[in-house]
Amino acid sequence: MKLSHLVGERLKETPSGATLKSHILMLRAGYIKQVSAGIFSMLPPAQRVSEKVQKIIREEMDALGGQEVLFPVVMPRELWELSGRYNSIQEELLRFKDRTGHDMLLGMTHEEAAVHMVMNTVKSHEQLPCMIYQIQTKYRDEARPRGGLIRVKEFLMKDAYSFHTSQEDLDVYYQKVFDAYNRIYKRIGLKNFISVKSDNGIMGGKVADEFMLVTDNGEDRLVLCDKCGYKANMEVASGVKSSSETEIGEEIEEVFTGNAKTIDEVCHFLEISPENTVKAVCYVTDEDKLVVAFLRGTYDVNEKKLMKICRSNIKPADTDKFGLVAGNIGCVNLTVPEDAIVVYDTSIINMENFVTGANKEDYHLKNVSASRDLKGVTFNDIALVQEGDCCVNCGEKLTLTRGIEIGNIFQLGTKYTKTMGMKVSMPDGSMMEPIMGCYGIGVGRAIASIVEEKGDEKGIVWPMTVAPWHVHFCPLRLDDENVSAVSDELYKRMVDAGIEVLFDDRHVSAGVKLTDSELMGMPIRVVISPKTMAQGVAEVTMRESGETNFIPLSDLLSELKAIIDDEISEIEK
RNA sequence: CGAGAUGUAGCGCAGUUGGUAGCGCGCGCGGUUCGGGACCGUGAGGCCGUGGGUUCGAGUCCCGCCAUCUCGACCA
Repeated sequence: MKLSHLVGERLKETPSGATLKSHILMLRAGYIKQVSAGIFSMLPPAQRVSEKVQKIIREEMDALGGQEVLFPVVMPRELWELSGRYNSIQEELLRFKDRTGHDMLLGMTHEEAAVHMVMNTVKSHEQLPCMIYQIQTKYRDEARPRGGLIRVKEFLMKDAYSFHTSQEDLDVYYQKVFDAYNRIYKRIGLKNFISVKSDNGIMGGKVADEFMLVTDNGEDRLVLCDKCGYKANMEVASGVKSSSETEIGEEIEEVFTGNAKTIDEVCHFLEISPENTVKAVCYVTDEDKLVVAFLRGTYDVNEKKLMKICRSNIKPADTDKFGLVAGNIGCVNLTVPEDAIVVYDTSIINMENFVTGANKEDYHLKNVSASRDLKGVTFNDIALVQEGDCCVNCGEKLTLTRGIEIGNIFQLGTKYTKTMGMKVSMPDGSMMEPIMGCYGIGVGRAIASIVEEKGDEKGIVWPMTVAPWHVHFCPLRLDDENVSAVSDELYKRMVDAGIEVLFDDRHVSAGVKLTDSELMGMPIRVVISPKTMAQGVAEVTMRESGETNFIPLSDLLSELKAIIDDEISEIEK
């Protein structure tokens, strides 16, 4: 490819509005162009990267026995009503009417389409397990897209669906996909990625893992144990909470606290530490049942965990409606409706002599003791893990970090096969609903993650396996007839030799060419100029290490091929 | 969906008490340069987000809307 004719431009300045490294670099280097919030066009270099990432994904999926298919982007309402998701999913599912007035939708995922494809086609246990996958555009009407390609409305995704006749079979297959995912991320050149246990929603399913690029810029919070390897998304993470040291003391005493309502205010008023308080957080369920959660004052509610206990979505409650005194709610002598759910966090178990609301305007209770005053109470873990908590497995201090989700896999169970009525016949003549697994990778997000991880102050750094071109060929002084002639000749020979090369054939200054090459991020840069030609060499510089070697022109092609092959096998080994 | 911010040339930005729009980069042409975003000359390029209002006159003041970004909520 000749750079003079490559569609797209390199920008000297950071486009306004871009704050994330991958977003800035991909805009500046001419890889993506925003069309609307969360909707991007991919320019030729980005499309080339995408094709290479897809190729690696296909190889790994095919190696698992996966069969590539293509589901439709547009689906009719009826298909999604079978699973119940037409109604259970809210704004994120984009709905519209076709010309006949029929309700249609844009696919945001394809479980329904997958089951639709195999039901009545896969009829016998003899055909299972099977896995089908596609790489296709998804549309999710995100409330707030952000971070360039990190969170978008429209994106290319590989999604795979497997069908099994037993949980054991799914377990084995699930592990194979897990391993394949690790290979995929490694092969596209990522290093700093991990898998974490994740939430699978209140819809059920036992196992779910997310693959995360570890970065401070990530949207997801992660909890890691450096000692035993425990890794979990904050949504599901558990920790051992530090215990308080105090002993049981005097009788409960009611104290006037007036306008002090928040933990901070009460602590300030009574001159105590938040460690020695128990706070209440109130929610209502979908059925408008009151939920009161008690936690140590220093902890926050993990709403995902609480939802599982309540078996319902929850949202903040209007406490007045339930006769509760906001700011003075406490875990002793609490009066709530009969159907209310009261949950005590494990952070309270060992607390003695703490302060909690008196369930009475302007008053709190002090000297409350969990062992004495909360007898018979069941404690549940409903708190967000925080700095200082310890690993539930080994007791080591947990590390909190952030990550970008680059893939997820989970065991779906029979939710879709049941609701849609897919059955296969078993050896004993009975019928069963196959157990499903599903497995996703966002292609665009994976690409942005590579830029995020490897990009430096000069620009993008592509791994050899996914670089749009292997070589960025920068002849300097193209006004020199000799350089010009040799450049054309070298370019032809590189192309003929199967080397993917971007040829900067522009008559611009050396600075422009060199900075552009660094911005665009090809792994190898080849420079020739009157100076190098006088010595019969080319200057070969590696983008990532900055290392430069002078290679005799006669050896250039074979040398480049060797570097390319070495780099690829190094990444994939 | 809540809070905040921003919309002026392809990109980054300036535009004073209201007087009919400018700078840098980029782009075209001519010339001089030439290994780290060269220089001189010259040109093209604008519904000032949008609709209304105030005014003799609005990029500028007022109201509505839209779009985009950031933080949060949400994220099968």
